[in-house]
Amino acid sequence: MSIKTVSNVVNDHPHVRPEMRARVRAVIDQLDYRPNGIGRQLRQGRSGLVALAVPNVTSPYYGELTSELVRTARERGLTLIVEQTDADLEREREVSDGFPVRMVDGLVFVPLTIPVEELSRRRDTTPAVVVGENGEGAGLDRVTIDSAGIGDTATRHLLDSGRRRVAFLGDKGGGRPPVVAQRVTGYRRALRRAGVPLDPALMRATPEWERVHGYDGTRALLADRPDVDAVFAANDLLAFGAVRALTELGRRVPEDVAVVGVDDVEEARYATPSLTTVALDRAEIARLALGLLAERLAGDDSPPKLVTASHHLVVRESAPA
Amino acid sequence: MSIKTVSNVVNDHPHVRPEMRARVRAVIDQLDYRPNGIGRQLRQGRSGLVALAVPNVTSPYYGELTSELVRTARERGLTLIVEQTDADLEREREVSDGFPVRMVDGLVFVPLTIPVEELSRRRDTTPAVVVGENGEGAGLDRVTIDSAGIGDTATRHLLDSGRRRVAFLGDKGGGRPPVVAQRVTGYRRALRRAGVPLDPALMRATPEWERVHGYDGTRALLADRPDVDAVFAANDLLAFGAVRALTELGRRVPEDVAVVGVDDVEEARYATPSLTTVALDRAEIARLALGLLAERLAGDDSPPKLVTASHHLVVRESAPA
DNA sequence: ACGGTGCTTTGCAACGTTGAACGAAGCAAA
DNA sequence: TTTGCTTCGTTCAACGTTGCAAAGCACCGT
Repeated sequence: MSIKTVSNVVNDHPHVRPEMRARVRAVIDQLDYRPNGIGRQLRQGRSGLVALAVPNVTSPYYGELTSELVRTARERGLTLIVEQTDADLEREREVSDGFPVRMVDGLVFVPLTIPVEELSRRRDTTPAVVVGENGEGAGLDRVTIDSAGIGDTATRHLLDSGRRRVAFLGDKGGGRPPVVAQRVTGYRRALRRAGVPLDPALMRATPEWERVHGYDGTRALLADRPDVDAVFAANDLLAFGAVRALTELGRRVPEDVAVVGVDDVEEARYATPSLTTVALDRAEIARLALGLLAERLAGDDSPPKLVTASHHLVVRESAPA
Repeated sequence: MSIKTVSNVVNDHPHVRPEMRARVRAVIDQLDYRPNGIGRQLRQGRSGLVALAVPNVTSPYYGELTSELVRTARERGLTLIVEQTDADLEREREVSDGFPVRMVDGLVFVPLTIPVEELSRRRDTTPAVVVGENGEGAGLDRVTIDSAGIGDTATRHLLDSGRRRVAFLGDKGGGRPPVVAQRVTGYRRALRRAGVPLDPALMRATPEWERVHGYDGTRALLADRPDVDAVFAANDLLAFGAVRALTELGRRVPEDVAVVGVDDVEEARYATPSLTTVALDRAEIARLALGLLAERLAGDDSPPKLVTASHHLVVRESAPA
C-alpha cells in the first residue's frame, strides 16, 4: 500500500475502505509507528509550539501562571516551550527580537525590565501576547490586570480596619515600571480618599520583589518609622519577607502591624499568620492570553487588543477586617 | 546567489569568500531572515527538543527542578517542553507510552504513580531519563537520591537533639512507592540505632505530600499522640502544613515539637520558624539528568545507568541542634 | 596555450509529511 | 457491451534545510 494511504488513515480522511483502514491500523499498531512531527510540521507550515518567556518558574506567582498556561495550551492542542529571562534585560531583548531560529508559532511574554520602546520596535513577525502591566503601549496584544484598582483595594482594606500609618513596600527608585506606578497610584488614591496624608518615608523601594527584599525593606522601614501600623506589599513574597522581619523585631502580626500582599499564591493560605492578599485569577489570565494568541494564529490581523483579568480581596489573618 | 551559499554563510562553513559572506550577511540583516527551524530539523533528523514530564511546576520542589532543567538544557543547546502529569496515572501512562506524534529527541520523566512494570514495558524508543526513586527497576537511565540516607539523617538529627517521640509524616497506605519506602527505612534505621522502639501510631499516612496533607495529618497525629515531640516530614510542604497545625493547636515549634522536612525549598529559609530540612541539590540533579540524556542522544547504547545526587542537612530554627 | 591546482559556488537529492490531481477500479444505467 | 458516475488509491510536488559531489573560476607553471 502507498504511504499516502497510511497518511489518510492516520488523519481519518474519508474515501478509505473500512477493510483497508483496519489493515493499516493493524500494521501501525504492530510496528508502533508514530508520525514524525517534524515532517508534518514542515508540510503544514506550523509547529504547534508556543514559547513562554517568563522571568522564572520558581517564584510562586510565575510558577502558577506557567502551570495554568501549560494546562490551557494542552487543551488547545498547543505545546509550551518554557524560557526563563531571569528578569535580565539582555535575555528579554533576545526574546523580544525573536529566537535566531524560527521554530515556534507564537510567544507569550511576561516582560519585566525591557523598555516599552524596544518592545514596540520588535521586528519579529511571530504573533506575541504580552502578559502584565509592563507591556503598556507596546502595540502588542496584551493581558493585564487593574493594578491601580488592586493598590486601592488593598490600601482601603487596611485603612478601613483603622490603620493610619500604612507603608507601601516594593516601590522602585527612578522611573517606575508601569506595574509599580499603578500600584502606587492606587495606594495614593485610597489614602487621599481617606484623608490620610502621604508620608514619603513610608514608601519603601526594593531591588526586586522577592522574600529577601521584603525582609530587608521592612527592617529598614522599622528603623525609620517604628510606629508603622500596616504594610501594603506589592506582592505576596514581599509580604512574607515583611512578616518575617516584623516578627523578628518583636512586632505582632496583625495586632501591631497588619500586612496585605498581592497575588494569592498557595503559600498565602498556609503561612503563619495566613496572608490577606489581593487574588489574581491566573487560570483566567492563561485563558485570555492563549485566546488572543489563537486568534492571531487563525489569521486575525486586527489592531492589538487589550484585555483585563479580574482580581478580588481575600481577607485572612494578617489583616483582618 | 544560490540558496546553498546562504546556508553556508549561516552555518559558518569554510570556503566562502569574505566578500560574499559579507554580502549575504547584509541581505540577511536587511530582510531579517531567520532559518526555519522545522526545515533544519527535518534535514538533520533531530529537533533539539526535550520533553519534561513532571507532576506539576507549582509545588516548590518541582518548580525549582524545572527551573534548573530549563537553565541546563539551554546551556546544552536543548529546548525544554514542559508537561504536567498532575500525578495522574493515565497521564503518566501517556508520557511513558510516548507522545502519539514524534517530535522530541528525549524525555526527562519524574514519575509518581505509574507502576515500575509499566515503565519497563515502554515501547517508545525515544531516550528517556527517569528522575527520582520511583523509577527503581524500570531499566531506564535514572538520577536518584539516597532517600534512606535522607530519612536516617533527618531522624538522627531529631534524636540527637533529645527527642524521643519522633513521628513520620507522609507515609502511604498499602504498597509504599520506593521513595516512601526508603525514607521510612532510614527513619527506622535511625530509631533502631538509638534504641528507640518504633511506635506505629507515630507513622502517619497522607494522601499526597502537599501542605494541606501535612496540616490534616498533624491534627490527626496530635489527637492520637498528644505527647509527640518531633515530626520528620517526608518533604518541606508537609512540614509547613505540620508547623501550621502545631501552632494552631498551641504547640510551640521547636520548643514543644521539632520539625524537619526534606527538599530545602526557598520558602524553608523564610518561613516562621525557618525550617530545618535535608537539602537536595536540584542543579546537580538537572545536570546529571541532561548529562545522561545527552550521552544517549550522542548514540550511547550501553546498559541503563544509575547516578545518585547528593544531600545534606540544613539546620534552622524548627529543629535546632 | 594548456592542463593542473585549490578555492569558491552551485545543483541535486533527501529528510517525512500531506494537498491536489490523476488513475483505477466497481457499479448502475443505457 | 458501453458509458458515466462514484469510490478508492496512487503519484507528484512541495514545505526549508543541508551533505555530497560536481562545476566554475583564478592563477600558476610549463
